[in-house]
Amino acid sequence: MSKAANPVVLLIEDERQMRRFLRVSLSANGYQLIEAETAAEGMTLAASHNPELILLDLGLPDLDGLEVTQRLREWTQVPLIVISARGQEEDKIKALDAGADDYLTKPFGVGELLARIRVSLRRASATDDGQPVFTLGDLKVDLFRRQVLVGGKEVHLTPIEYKLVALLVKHAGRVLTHRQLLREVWGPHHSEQTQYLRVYMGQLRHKLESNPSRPQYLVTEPGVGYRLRLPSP
Amino acid sequence: MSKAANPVVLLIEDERQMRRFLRVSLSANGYQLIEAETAAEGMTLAASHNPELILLDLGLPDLDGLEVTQRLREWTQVPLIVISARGQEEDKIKALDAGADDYLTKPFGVGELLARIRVSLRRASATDDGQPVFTLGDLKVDLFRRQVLVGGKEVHLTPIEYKLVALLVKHAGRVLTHRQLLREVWGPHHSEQTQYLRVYMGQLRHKLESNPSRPQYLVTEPGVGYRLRLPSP
DNA sequence: GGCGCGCATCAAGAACTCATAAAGATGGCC
DNA sequence: GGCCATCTTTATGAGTTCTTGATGCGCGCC
Repeated sequence: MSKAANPVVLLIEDERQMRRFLRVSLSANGYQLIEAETAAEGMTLAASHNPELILLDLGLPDLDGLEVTQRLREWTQVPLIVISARGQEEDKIKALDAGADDYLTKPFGVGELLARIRVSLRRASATDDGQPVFTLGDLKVDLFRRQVLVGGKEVHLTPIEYKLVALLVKHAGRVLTHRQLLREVWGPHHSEQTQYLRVYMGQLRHKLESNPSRPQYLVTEPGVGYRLRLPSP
Repeated sequence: MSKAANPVVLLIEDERQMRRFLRVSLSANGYQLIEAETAAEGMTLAASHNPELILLDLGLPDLDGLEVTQRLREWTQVPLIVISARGQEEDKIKALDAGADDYLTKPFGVGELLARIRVSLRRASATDDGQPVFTLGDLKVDLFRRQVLVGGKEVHLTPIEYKLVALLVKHAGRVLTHRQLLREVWGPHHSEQTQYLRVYMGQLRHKLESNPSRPQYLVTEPGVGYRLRLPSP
C-alpha cells in the first residue's frame, strides 16, 4: 500500500455542495481526493484505486450505506469513516457494527473530521496488512471477486463455506478457535455447535485440498480450533 | 493479549454517578470493569492490569486528560476512548491528536458507547500482530498466532502443553510455583496434583529441548516450581 | 548403607475430540 | 406442488489427549 506523502482519500457523497466543501478542506490539508457520486461508483473506485481512507455518506441514492459498508468489509480493511445527516443512535450503532471505523453527524467541524482522519490513518499505518487476494500453493482466494480457485479452476462454495474460508483468510496463519468461528459465521447463539465445524471443514477440505485426509492448508488444532497455513516465505 | 470471553476495561473517571452508570452498563454487556478515580491511579492500573481497553474521562482532578493520554501512549497502544463533558471542537482535536482512538461527548447513549467499544476491540484483535514473540535460543513462542517453533520448525502442542508454555512465557524468568501452574492450567481444584506437572514438563522438554534430560530452557526449581529462562541479553 | 523425599520417565486405559458418511429438514424457485 | 441446493442432525469409528499408577534415580539425613 502506498504510504505517500499525500494520502489518497475516496469520498462517496451525492450532494454537490458537500463534495465541494470537503474537496476544498481536504486538499488544503494535503490529501488527494477521488470522488464518487453513487455507491456503485464508489465501490468500483475503492477497488481500482485502493485509497488509504474512505469517507462514506450514508444517504446515497442508489444503495443503502450499510450495505456499502458491509460489501467493502468483505474484502478490505481500509479505514472507513461514515458521515451522515442522521444522528439517531440506532443509525450509528448499525454503521459501526457493519464495519465502519467512525461515525460523524452532519454538521461537523472540519477540524474534527481532519483529526478523525488522522487517527484512522495513524492506526492504519501501524497495521497495514492483508491484500484482498490470498494465495497458498494451489489455492487462491479473491475476497473482492468472492471467488475461490484451486489449480486455476473455479470452485463453487456455499455461503457458509465461503464465510468460513474468508474468515480464515483474513486471519491466515492464526488459530481461530471453535468459538470465534462459530460466532462469526453462525452467530453468537450457535457458539457451542462444534460439530458444524467438523462437517464444514470436511467439506472444505474435499473442495480445496488435493488429499483431503491429509490437509495441507486447513489444519486442525486439536482442542482449540482451525488454522489456514500461511504461504511459506 | 488474551482475547478472553470477558474483555477487561479500565475506567478512569472521578464522578461517582458516572462510574456507577458505566459499571452497570458495561458489566451487563459482558465486560469486566476495573475502576480508577484519579489519573495517577488510572495509569498505575493500566500498567499493572493490562486492560484491553481504556475509557478515560477528560475532567480529572489531579491531572489533565491530555497529559494522561500522552503518557499512556508512550508505552502502550491499548484502545483508548475519551469521554468528556466538553464538546468544543478544539478539545476533541487535541485529545485525538494526543493519541485517543475516539472521543465521546457527554451525554451519550450507552448503545453508541458500546458500539464504539466494539469497534475498538474488533480493530485491536485484528491488529495485535507483531508484538509478543518470545525468543530463547532455538525456541520461538508466538502467543498471537498460538504457534511454537523450535529451530524454525513448527512444533505441535496439545492444549494443556500450550497453556503451560504460554504461562511460562508470560512470566519468563520468574519461578512459577507448582500451585500457581496447577491453578491456572487445571483449575483451583487440582492444585495438589504435582504429578501432572512432572508428566507435562517431561513432554514439553521432549518437544522443546534438544537434550531433554539436560534442560536448557525449562528449568526445575526443586521444591518450588518451574521457570523458563530469559534470553541472555 | 538404608531410608525417605522429590523428581523424571514410561506405559496403558479412560475420556474426550475429530472425521466422515448419510439421513432428515429447510427454503427458494419454477 | 415438487425439485434442488443447502443446512442441520445423528451415528459411528478413528484418532488424540489426559489421567493414573508403577518404577527408577539422585540426594540428603539418620
